[in-house]
Amino acid sequence: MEDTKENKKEISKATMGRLPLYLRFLQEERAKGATFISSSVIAQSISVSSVLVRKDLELVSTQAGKPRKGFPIARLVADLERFLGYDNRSDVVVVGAGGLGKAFLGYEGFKNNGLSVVAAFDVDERVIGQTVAGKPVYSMADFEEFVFARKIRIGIIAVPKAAAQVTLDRMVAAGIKAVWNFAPATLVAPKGIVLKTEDLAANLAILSGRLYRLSEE
Amino acid sequence: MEDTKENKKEISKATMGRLPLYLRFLQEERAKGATFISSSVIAQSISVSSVLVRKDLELVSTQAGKPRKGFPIARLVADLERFLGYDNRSDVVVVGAGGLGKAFLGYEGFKNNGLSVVAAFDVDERVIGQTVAGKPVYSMADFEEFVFARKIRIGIIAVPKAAAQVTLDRMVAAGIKAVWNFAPATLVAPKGIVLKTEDLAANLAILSGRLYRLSEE
DNA sequence: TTTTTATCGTAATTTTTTTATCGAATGTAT
DNA sequence: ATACATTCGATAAAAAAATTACGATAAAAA
Repeated sequence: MEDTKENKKEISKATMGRLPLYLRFLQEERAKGATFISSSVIAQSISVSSVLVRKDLELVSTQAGKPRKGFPIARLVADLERFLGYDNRSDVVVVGAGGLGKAFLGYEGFKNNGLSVVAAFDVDERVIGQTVAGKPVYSMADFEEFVFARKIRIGIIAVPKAAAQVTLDRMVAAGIKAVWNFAPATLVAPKGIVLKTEDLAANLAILSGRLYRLSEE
Repeated sequence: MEDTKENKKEISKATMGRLPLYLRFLQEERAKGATFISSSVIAQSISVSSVLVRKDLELVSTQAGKPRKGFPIARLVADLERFLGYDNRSDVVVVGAGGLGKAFLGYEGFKNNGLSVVAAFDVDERVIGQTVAGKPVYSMADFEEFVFARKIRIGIIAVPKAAAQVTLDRMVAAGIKAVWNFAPATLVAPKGIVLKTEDLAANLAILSGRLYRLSEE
């Protein structure tokens, strides 16, 4: 392999899924006043092995852990936040101000990590002009102008299935680069656009499927 | 291998994640009138290899694909639905009738797969008694009775972080066996309870992180 | 009917991810 | 000051997942 000097390490999807869990746990520990933490404690908190934690952390941490003490929490939190992009503050818009869209405007979890949902857009006259948790709902007519003016790069799709692809296209045309889709539809995005589709129904189905199989064994 | 008759095949987590994607695509194709489909077409639609698709399907399908034609869509959809537990109709309750909770009551994606969110519960007098998409919001005082009477086994947590653990405990005590948590908190569940925590903030952060790294390369 | 072609199913191989093991380092206690 | 316990980093081994390779078969074409 030729990437000995190019340390653009590839980070697996599995690792990627664990990093936020580490971060959340570390933030909680830091809040309790801890300054150092061992890989095994982290490991136990989220039910993985300590070796795996060390391997994951190796990929993102800028400071090695110390024998007998572990890792410095503050530094590690900073590393994780940097890596996950928490510290490049980004404004996010939501299209679709139904229940789910409004939920995003108000979701408390975003406050802590540099991401801010700044506005929602909708075509329904009845919701345009409302505010949720202090965030406005604007008309889709103003969408492109707003996104362009604020240089928004991240968008959330919370519209009915039938409108999802059109919404995505409009987002891309307006300059948005990353899209998080909550409509239960298979969307097509141009290359270079980061698209993640979240199928709530499928996820709930998996949960229910797990339960089902669990109980029949 | 000795499990020719005991076909309790182990299904990997990775495969489990792909099955709902196959299902959704197949449902769409079926709606368009297709009756047969090849593994390579499925593969292309979700960007994996065709062999992988065949391997995955082998684990759940009750009918082999045919050379030159592919798989019968209707049968395959039925197999996937059965496997994922879509056809053991399950009622689901949501605790927390804020924006997110209401979104679940109205989410259109659940209609199609045998899962039904039947009611929400909250402590806030102002939302109790409301209905969303025809589904009622009840008081938490009536929670245990309702869950017990209807034999509900699946619950969704959509309450603020501080109330999440208490909510989980109440659900478990009431007899719920599978919990989907949307509060940004690390929860502890007894053994035997299926708990999945969905960290929306972390997911958005991953998206933003991917965007960030993409743009600096 | 015979040939061709698309597609499957499975075995073998490779790659990726996780776990196990061990020497070295660094605090803490005696 | 010395011994001891804990934790790390690295490497090796194992397990899991994905890819490649290839023979078999059914439909379509000749």
